[in-house]
Amino acid sequence: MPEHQTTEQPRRRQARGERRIAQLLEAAAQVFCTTGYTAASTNAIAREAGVSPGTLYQFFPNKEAIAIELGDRLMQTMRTTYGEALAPVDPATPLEEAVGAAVDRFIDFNCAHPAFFALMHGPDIPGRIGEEHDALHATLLTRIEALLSSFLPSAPPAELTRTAHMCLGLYKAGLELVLAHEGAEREAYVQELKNALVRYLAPLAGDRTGPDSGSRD
Amino acid sequence: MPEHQTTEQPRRRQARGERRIAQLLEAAAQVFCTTGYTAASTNAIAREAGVSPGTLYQFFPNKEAIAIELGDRLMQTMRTTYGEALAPVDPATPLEEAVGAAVDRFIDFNCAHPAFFALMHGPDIPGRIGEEHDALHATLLTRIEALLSSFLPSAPPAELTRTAHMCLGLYKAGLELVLAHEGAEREAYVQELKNALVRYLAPLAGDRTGPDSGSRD
DNA sequence: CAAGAATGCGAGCGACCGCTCGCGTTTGTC
DNA sequence: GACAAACGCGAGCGGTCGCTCGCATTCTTG
Repeated sequence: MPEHQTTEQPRRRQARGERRIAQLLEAAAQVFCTTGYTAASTNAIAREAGVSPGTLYQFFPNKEAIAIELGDRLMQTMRTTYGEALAPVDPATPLEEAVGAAVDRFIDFNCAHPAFFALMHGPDIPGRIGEEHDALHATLLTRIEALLSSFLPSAPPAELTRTAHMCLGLYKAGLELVLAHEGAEREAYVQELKNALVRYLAPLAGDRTGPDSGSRD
Repeated sequence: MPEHQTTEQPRRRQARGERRIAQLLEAAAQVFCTTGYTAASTNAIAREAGVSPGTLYQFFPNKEAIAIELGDRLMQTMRTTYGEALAPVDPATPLEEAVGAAVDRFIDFNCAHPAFFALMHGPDIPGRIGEEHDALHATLLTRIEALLSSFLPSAPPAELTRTAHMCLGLYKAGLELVLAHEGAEREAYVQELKNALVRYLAPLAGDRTGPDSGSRD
């Protein structure tokens, strides 16, 4: 079998095909974030996109591949748009400012792409998507740990890891509340999330908080 | 139809039947907290209990009823065992103590009955179970609001509601982390959760925190 | 324009799941 | 012991879902 390739060749696509793929991914995002991954049926995705089930399977080998491709594209978007959200900051930056900036970027992204939340927080995620989620989780944790270590110079690694996990957990909890509200109420919850994170971290840092470490409404 | 009753009569049960019901609910708890409610199949529950599908449906009209009965029994257990977990406390109680006691009780219950977490936090919960979850959620929120109002005397109602939502969200996030670890690490996360809650609430209360408002490890 | 590849369709296949039904067994009651 | 009710079984029914297949249509390419 001389023409066999470990990475199967990506079939030649016409412009029409690329358009269909984008259309199908958009429909999938819609269905995923209203019903979740497992409950979403491929027929429903095809119907939402206005094509037949056969057409869907012309472009995706199976249901999981749809979610994976959608996840990959969202991750790519996040990296190019908000990649610097957790980049190391000037160690002189006040804690409030660093937390506020990171929270704002991630909240913005999740509000703009609700399917991301549905894919990453669904408890029913199968194989490969779960791996993607775990990889993102691990990446975020190491980034947060790196950031924290600049604020908490003298902390044992185990405590640093715990603190990072708590920060990510607090963020997820806040994100859920933020997404559940709109308008002014949403803004208020964003502020509350920042407050919770800053107050949680402030006693650990060398009280290197900004000029106003209390709440601000 | 003179014998028709709005509340259908509960079939006479023999002791054997009651035993089977308990056995089936135990099996259901096992399956629910390993695969979640939706992914759990009634055949799998029957197999786990060592009975046939037909036997299962001798005691439960449908799959949802199994989850509802399990949820009801867990709620009952919680009420009788930890009912006072969020009872109004002496207003002179230090914030740390009040938070610590409430967290300890709820964490203990969730560790002892992991199925409760699976049933209440699954995103795939259908009709009646969702209603049960919402009812519990609302109850907890009003209780928390009542508690908070004693610590935050001069706060607008809207802010009180937001703060209560944040507290519950923070607790859920911490619970997830606690359940994901064991032994000493689990204890450490319990302490971190208490720290996060106390530090979040301390600036709002009239600084009526205990003698030590910082972290303690 | 002709040929082949890419695209599009939708009935339907196989698998699984919630649930039923007919029938045999055990238990309580007189 | 006789009878009815509760218990127990497991093959299988109806339905959904992921996915396929045969065939028609459109596009690219020479």
